[in-house]
Amino acid sequence: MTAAPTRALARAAVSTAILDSARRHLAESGPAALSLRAVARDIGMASSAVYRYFPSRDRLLERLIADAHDAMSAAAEAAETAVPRDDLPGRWTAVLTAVHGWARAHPHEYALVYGTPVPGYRPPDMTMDDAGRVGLLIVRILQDAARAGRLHLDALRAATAEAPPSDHLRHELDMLTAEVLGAAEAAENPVPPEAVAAAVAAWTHLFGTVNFSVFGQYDSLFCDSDAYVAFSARQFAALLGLT
Amino acid sequence: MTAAPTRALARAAVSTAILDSARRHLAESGPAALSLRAVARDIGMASSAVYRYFPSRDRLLERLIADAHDAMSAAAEAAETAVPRDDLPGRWTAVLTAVHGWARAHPHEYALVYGTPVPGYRPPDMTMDDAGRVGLLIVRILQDAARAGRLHLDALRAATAEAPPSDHLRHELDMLTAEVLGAAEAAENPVPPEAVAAAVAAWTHLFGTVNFSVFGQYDSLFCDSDAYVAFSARQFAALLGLT
DNA sequence: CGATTGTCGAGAGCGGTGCTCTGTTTTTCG
DNA sequence: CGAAAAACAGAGCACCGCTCTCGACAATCG
Repeated sequence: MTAAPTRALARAAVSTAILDSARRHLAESGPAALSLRAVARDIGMASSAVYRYFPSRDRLLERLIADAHDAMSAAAEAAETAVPRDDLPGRWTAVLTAVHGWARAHPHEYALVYGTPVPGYRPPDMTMDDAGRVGLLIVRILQDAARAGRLHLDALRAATAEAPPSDHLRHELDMLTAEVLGAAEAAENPVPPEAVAAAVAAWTHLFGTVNFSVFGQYDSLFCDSDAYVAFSARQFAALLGLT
Repeated sequence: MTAAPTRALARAAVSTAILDSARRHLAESGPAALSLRAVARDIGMASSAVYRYFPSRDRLLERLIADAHDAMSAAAEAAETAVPRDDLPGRWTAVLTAVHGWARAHPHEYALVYGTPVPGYRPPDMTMDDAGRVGLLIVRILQDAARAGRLHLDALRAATAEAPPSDHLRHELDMLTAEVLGAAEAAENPVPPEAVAAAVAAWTHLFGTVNFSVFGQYDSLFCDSDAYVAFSARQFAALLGLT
């Protein structure tokens, strides 16, 4: 048929077969049940042969984690870019509901990404723009809001009155602004550190809510936790003064 | 010495020895490394003998989870009762810093309680007053604040203007008030559902923050994440209008 | 007090796991 | 075509959770 090296094609095919089987086992039975021998059995290979493709079970798991992270971030980004740029509350709720929906659809994969880190965890470098892509979305939304004056900056600063953030913390928050916006833009059009802190808080709040929802912490309170999550998103935005 | 049945004493001693060893292994190497054979080796018993005390590894783990939950809740309660009842922001930050401190001191045990639930998870009934003891503290603080008018109720209600919570959700929030305050007190001195929703949000925010801090999600942002956590606690209280 | 009963601990063993090593087969390339 | 390289299968090691059996001890009863 083709003069192309059949070996490389076969390798790619087997590799994806392994990943597919692993993802299936992961989704069905959780990470503890993901065993190299089981996937080898699944795809009709000797367990030792799988090691030609992934040097260890943990490496395979890491690959699944990275893929899951990508998928979740992509879902969030797709949802966020679909709403008009100046609808700030809409962008916020879009991110939250996208992450929440993805997490409910893939609870085990979500747990791998934002649940308890796996023992030998090593998110490559966890800079804000590869690992924390949804964090990036949130920060951008709040930066846009702060620069447009569509945030309760006075309320956010209220905590500052009696106990201001340390100079070091302010500096780190400014660094985050510079990283996201670019140094030049950040210098020309600064974002108050309180707003950046609020963005981190919003990011935290988002995953805290999704965690509690996916891991069943709301089940004893609400029979329809989705309703609470949706309302909570609006209430949090209102609290920030996001308009 | 004592005429008491020596057998029961020995049993209790062995039981606590098993739990201590298990807790040690858990703290050092995480839940995946907790093996019955290892603790048996540790305390000089045959692995099969351990089954006289705990019918399975998962049961032992559940016991450790329950104990950890108790310890964490106790730490939070002790810290909260130590501050004057009318210092509402102080009570809030006390709970948060207590939980945060405990979690940093016992990260693996914290992960068992509020991280990814273990595969065969079964928090007994997860009613608000046994499993969610720190949630109870938070709800009480916000209820006290709402009834004393020391909350930005208008801001909390802002989300309601355009998209009010469903009747069902309001009812569930009122149920929570009744459960915490008692039906009579709740009927006589009602708490607006928006305030209860804010309490749930605060509870969520607390554990979201502690999760991100303990699981290293802030490490790429702040070199001293404790400073952010402390500031974030004050900022969130200011946002709620907690005075 | 002596015999019975019940608990405890040890050991062997089953099926499972991750991972390594040794050969054998198959593909690729000089 | 023949040599080098890659892919695969199987056996094997150490470890795991868990079960079963069997001897030793304490607790209880006649």
